[in-house]
Amino acid sequence: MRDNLVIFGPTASGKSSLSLELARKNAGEIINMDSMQIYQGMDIATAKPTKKEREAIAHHLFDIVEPDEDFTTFNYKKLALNCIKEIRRRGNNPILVGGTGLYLSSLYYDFDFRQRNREKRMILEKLFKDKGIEALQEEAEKKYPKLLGEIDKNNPHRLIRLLETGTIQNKKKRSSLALKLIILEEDKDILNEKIRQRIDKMLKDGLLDEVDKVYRLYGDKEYLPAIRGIGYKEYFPYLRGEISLEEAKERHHISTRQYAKRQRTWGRNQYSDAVFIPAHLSLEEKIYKIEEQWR
RNA sequence: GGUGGCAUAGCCAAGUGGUAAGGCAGAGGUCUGCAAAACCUCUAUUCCCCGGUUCAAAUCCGGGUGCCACCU
Repeated sequence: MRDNLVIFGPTASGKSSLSLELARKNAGEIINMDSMQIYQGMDIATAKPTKKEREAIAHHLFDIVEPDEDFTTFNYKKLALNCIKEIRRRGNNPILVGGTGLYLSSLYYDFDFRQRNREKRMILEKLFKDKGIEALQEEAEKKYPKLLGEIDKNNPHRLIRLLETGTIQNKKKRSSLALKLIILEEDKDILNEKIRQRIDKMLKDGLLDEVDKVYRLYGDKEYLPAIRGIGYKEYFPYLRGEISLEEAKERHHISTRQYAKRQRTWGRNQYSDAVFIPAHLSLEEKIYKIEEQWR
């Protein structure tokens, strides 16, 4: 049995089209591994595969929640594992595709999530909002002085999580899930150019209408992860008449660039057995190289 | 042509005699329940040019250049 295939890499590096072809040739089914493509009604800015593509090859975990529904890595891991099992049962090959590093890590590593405590969490979030990070640090210093030294104490997320659970989790153990991890690499300048072109295409395809829809429905709910998605938040000031379209486009480009950079960093440093494939190779060459590794 | 103002990093800037703040952009990195998140580190041997004053000049003086404003 072949390992589950993973295609990871920065945004706009060509993961989707590559995986489509791989799936076609290898009885594959695609599982989304992108934290924004799970949302319904957010298609253009998230660069979801088209309807046509999704009809040709089985796609899973796309459009599974509304933008205002709660969805986390915890949910993702569960659903993805389930998906893999089902695809296997059909005798097909799961191909996980996307650029959300934490989702990948939740499968690649043996993540055991610490127990959630929502009430506690709400109190902590309020504390942070009202009194800032110092209040969280003080609290952590008092309650868990030892553990505090092991986390990034400037990061509110980590502090809140420590205070919420009273534990930290830093052991990194490979999970038992068999994965063949392919990471697409692209030259920075080439990728930036591709991003620029992609933004132009998105606008041509009606990005502004989509942004407008999302803004009307959820614009006032700033706490939603969906509302902070790239290609949405940059255009909200434009819709309000605060900045020009050019300015919004530029911000969109910058956000995307910065995101791609973080993804590159993640891919470079998080996995020891990843196979790096240059994105600029032809589709045939990439397929050949991947199939060579994946058998 | 005259008068005044301004010239500091790729961009926006603070500093007005004591050895170049900050923000954006950029580079590198961290990552176990919002991750397209959050956070960390780095990034001007030099302030438009030339000369002068001074122990010491981005800061003061003279000249030049460029931009902006107003006047004719």
